[in-house]
Amino acid sequence: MSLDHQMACNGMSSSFFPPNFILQMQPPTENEHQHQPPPSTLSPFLPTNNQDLRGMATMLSKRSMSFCGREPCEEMTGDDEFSDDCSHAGEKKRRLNMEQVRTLEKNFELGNKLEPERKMQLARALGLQPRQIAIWFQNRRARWKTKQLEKDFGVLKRQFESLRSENDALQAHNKKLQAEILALRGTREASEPINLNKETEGSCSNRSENSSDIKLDISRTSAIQHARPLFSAIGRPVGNSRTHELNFPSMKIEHGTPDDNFCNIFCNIDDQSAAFWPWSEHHNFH
DNA sequence: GCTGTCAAGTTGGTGG
DNA sequence: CCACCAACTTGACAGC
Repeated sequence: MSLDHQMACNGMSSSFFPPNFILQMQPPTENEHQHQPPPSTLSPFLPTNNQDLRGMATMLSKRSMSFCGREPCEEMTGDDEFSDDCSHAGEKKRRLNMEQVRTLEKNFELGNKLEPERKMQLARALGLQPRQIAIWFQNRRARWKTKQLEKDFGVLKRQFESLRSENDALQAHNKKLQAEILALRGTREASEPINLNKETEGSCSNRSENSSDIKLDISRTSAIQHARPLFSAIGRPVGNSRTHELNFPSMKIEHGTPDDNFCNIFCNIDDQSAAFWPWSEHHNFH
C-alpha cells in the first residue's frame, strides 16, 4: 500500500510533513527484509555524510538478522492492525531493517519529537507498530543525548587541559617573580647601611617597607583590573591586599582574547551550561 | 564467554 | 486518568 493511499484512507494530508518526507514513506519491500542493498534513489534528506547512519548501515548489513515489524501482528486485521500495543509474550526481539532505520533516521533529523500523526504515518509506511516507532524515537533520543554528552565532555576536557597548562605557567611565573623580590630585598638590605644619610632618611621613612612590591604592583595594575571583574563575577573574593595581588601576577586576561584564558573558560562554561544542563533553562533556583 | 548494540520493558515524573 | 517522556533495565543477537 502506498503512503498516499494510506493517507487517503486515513484522511491524512500529505502537507502535514515536508515534501521530502513523503519520499521516505515507501514501505519496505520483501528484498529489503532480506537486507538487500537500499535503492540508489536517495532523497536529499538522506544524511549520506552522517557518520552514525553510515555506521548503522554497515552494522545492519553486517548482521544477517532481519525484522519486519508487522510480523508479530500479521494475524491482526482491520483497525487493530496498527493498535499501539500488539506485543505478544514470548516473541523474540528483532532488529529493524535497513530501510526502516534509514527512514526513521531521516525523520529524526526532521524533528526528534514524534507527533502522534507522524507516528501513525511512519508506522503505516514502514509496516511497524506505532509503539515501535515511539520506542525507536525514545531510544534514538537517548542515543543522541549520550553522544552529545560525550562531545560535551570532550570539549570540557580540552578546556580543562588548556586551563591547567595555563595555570602551571602562571604558577611558574609567580615563583620566578617571588624569587626576584627576595633577591631585590637582599640587595637592598645589604646596601642600606652604606646609604644611610640625611637625604635618604626622609625618603626612607616615607616609602613602603618593600619598594620592590610597589613597583610590581604598579606593573600589574592593568592585569589586576582585568582580573577583578572576573573573580567577582564568579563569586570569589577580590584580593586587594598585597598578598592577594601577588597570587595573580602577570595575568594576561584581556577581553576578546580568543585563547582559553580564565575569562574565556568561565564564559564558555557559562554559555554552554545552558545546553549541557537542561535544568538551567527550565528551573530557577531561588 | 565477553562485550557492544539495539529493541523493548519498567518505573517514576509531568502536563493536559 | 491517560499519554508521553526520560532514565534505567532486560533480553536477543552479532562479532571477537
